[in-house]
Amino acid sequence: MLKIYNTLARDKQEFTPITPNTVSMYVCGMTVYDYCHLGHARVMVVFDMVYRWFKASGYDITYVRNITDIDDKIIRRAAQNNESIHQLTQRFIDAMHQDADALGVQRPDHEPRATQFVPEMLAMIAQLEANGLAYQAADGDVNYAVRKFDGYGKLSGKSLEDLRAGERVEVTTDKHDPLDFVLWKHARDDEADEVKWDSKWGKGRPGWHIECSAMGSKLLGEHFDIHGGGADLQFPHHENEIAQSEGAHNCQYVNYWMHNGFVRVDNEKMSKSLDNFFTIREVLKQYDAEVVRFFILRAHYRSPLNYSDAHLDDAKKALDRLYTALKGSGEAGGVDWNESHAQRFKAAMDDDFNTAEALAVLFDLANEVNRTQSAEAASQLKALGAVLGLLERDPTEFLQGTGSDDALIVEQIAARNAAKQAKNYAEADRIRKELLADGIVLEDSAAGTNWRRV
RNA sequence: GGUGCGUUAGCAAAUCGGUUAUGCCCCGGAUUGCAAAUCCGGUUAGCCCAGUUCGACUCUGGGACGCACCUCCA
Repeated sequence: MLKIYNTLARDKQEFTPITPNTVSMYVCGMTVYDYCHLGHARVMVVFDMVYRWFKASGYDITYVRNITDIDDKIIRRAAQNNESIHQLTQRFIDAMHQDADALGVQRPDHEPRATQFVPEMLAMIAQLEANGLAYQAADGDVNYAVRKFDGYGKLSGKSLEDLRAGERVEVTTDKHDPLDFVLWKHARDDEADEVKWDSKWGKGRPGWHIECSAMGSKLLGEHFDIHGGGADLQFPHHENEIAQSEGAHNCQYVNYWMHNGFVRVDNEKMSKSLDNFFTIREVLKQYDAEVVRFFILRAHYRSPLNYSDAHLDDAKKALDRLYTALKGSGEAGGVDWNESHAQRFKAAMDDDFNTAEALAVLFDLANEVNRTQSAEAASQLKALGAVLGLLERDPTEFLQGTGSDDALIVEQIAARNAAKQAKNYAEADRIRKELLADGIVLEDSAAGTNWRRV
């Protein structure tokens, strides 16, 4: 039985889908005005893992990850770059897809863009207005009246009083309450036509929060199973989504809220404002994408994850061990779920997606492969790895990686073997040492000499 | 100030009220011409203080420290 830590309950709960064997999952995606960094990589990889585990468990899952392609930062950046909003967002959507593909992240079933769902957002705002939860302020913005919604704060555990209205929230006099948030931003004269839509409240564009509410209910229904995102979205974004969706539809919005932990650098949250972020493509110049994926999955998704070269180096060595065990093994069959390792793996995954434990099982399995040379164990290792989107490449290809001239290495090895034949061990060792200096490790075996890059 | 989360061996990171986590590193042995890889074995834990218990790293209470949210943020 699958258990999920539900932020709404602050507890692990058994997962019961609304419709048997079916899962509807929405995850907040990126605002596309720049390259994705490792924090974004974590959301994508974590929920990709969740997506894969539901599928492996026999569920029919529909996964939606939105794209925010209209927003203040986008408008500002496009103006800076002197390009259109569409050019800018398309460029970074393409880049995001490249990064996600490299990390082995499967495409969600839907990737709705906010700009394509403006009519749905307007309909929802109208419904909120009709329900007495939204009002147009003097400045033209349409705001959500937070105090009119009883359940406000139930996700984040914050009470309106605790939020100390106005202390850190910029007070806009046109709002009825400082904590009211904007649903529809009135258009400004200096903005491009591209960011203006007609509405009964005048020209303008949607607020951030309404995007997810509208796209979620349009694609998954007014009530769906799982909503995910980074822990920083809990408040106010997800709290506001609940207020909007439940306020408009008068029914529960989401059953399970999942939040992944942050990627940190030097024990601080990786973020744009601290300027301590590494983009995915930057990291991939130095490390294999699968190593990065492994690094992310090696920790539990709710734990903080410290990023450093040392940690990536460590992950690389660990993953080397798994691939080394698979060297020379054939194609994997399907997972034999009755086998003991697979059962431990499943138990770990069913326990709130404990990939750290699931990977530990893979190492135990690697030990068995090394010890017994069992083809079944190797197949099982490969198959279980594939469930997590790992170990799917040719082991030799992975271990050798890419770098300077492979042909030259093969030549050197031949020369060394000749020296060995002649019992000229000094020469053989010299060649080996020379290769090692270039990061090439040789491994002699009965079948010949293998090599890999460290 | 309010709220939430965390503190496990040299590093990373899980589980669990009593029994080997796991990976990297380190030490010893096997193997090897020597290595590497692999196998076998080993060293190094549970922030502090109290309590519950036959027994606590694991439960309860208090404290210290760290992180996050309360503003856009994955």
